[in-house]
Amino acid sequence: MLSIRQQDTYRFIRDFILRHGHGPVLEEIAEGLGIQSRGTAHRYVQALADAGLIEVIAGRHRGIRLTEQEEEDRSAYILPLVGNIAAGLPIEAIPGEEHIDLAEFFMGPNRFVLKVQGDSMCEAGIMDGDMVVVEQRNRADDGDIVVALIDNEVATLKTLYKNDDGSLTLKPENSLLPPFRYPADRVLIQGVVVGQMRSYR
Amino acid sequence: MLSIRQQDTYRFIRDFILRHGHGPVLEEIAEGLGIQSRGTAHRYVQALADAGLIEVIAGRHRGIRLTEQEEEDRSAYILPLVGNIAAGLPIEAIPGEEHIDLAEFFMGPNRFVLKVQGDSMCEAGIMDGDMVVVEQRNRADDGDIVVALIDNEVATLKTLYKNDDGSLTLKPENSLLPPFRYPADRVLIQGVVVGQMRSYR
DNA sequence: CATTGATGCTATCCATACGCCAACAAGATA
DNA sequence: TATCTTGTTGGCGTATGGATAGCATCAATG
Repeated sequence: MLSIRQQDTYRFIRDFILRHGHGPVLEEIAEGLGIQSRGTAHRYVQALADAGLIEVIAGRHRGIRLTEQEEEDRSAYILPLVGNIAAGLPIEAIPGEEHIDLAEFFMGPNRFVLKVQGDSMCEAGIMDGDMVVVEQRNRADDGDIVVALIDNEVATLKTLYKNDDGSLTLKPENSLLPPFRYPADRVLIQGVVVGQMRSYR
Repeated sequence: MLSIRQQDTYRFIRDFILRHGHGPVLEEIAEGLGIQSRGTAHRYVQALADAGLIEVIAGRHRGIRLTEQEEEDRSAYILPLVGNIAAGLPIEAIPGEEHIDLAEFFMGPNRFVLKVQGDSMCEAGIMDGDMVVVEQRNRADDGDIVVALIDNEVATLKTLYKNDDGSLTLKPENSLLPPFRYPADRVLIQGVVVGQMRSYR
């Protein structure tokens, strides 16, 4: 089990390698941790190597590598949030926020998942085969992406707009498909999309 | 049978570990329970350990762990998978597969999350502000979406194509942006995108 | 009324975690 | 080669936190 500072050290090293392509030097680690002592940094590095999280080539400058195996003790549902990435810029570390908790990201009361078929929402980043997390609800706000049942027969995934005359517009996010307008009593909101996910294999 | 305060303590500890990734310190437990005494907090921790709900590593700072069975309890991370949805059709129930396990969907060894800035991959359904799950790896296959470091300076998110002459093409998924071709030694693969997620607020 | 259990406080002991520095050895570099 | 940088090790000190004990209060109970 790692101490707090050991965990800090591991995160710093991992982020550093991802950002620079090579390992840090002890002094850079110390600076990253906000301490003055190379010796202390070295001690943390040793602890991480003992724990099997990193590999150290003895004596070698910048001789720190990440191990292939994942640490088992990390909570199984939290992924490290390394930083922002934008085309043409180095990965920018996010200060403060360091983890994505999948539960926090997606879980909530009355939620379920639908698998999306078709490209009708592709311009909103919802592609064929994606999963959408839907919160069951009867009401929705203007601009929400909703699961709507029309005439009690067909269910669709669309962006909802409320018109001044009380009618509703359901708009596919695909410029090939036209929006449709319905009187409110033909449309039943079944839920609102609160999340979306995709897995590449 | 746990007393009221013991239950409070257990809830606090479990939430703390899920939130922070490591156990609380006695003083934090005391504060969480609204009491002033580390000693009292310690007594509750002992009771929970005796009851088998937590494990305590003696003497170790923050040495509280959840028991195996508690950690295995995934129910908090499983969403019901209701079915497929396609425009113009009723929701079609999926036979067999009935749940989405977030861990199974996203977790794996050596993975981390990056927050995407910009629209360079929007036609692949990766929008500004999305999170991508990246598996840290040095090699990638043709057509993979990768995090690539160019000239050890700039990191980008692009689709990777390998050319016959050994060079690599990095292609933005945005018809406004051109693909670029690099000699292999200028490009360092830092990871491959294995998942993507988005949260609507 | 005495007993018991749950709850809470304070004080104390000592191992752990954390940090600094100095010295030396082993790369790296000019 | 000479010099600088970096890795490695050991010693030292301080602050924090875990473990334990003793005492007090209160409510429930027979």
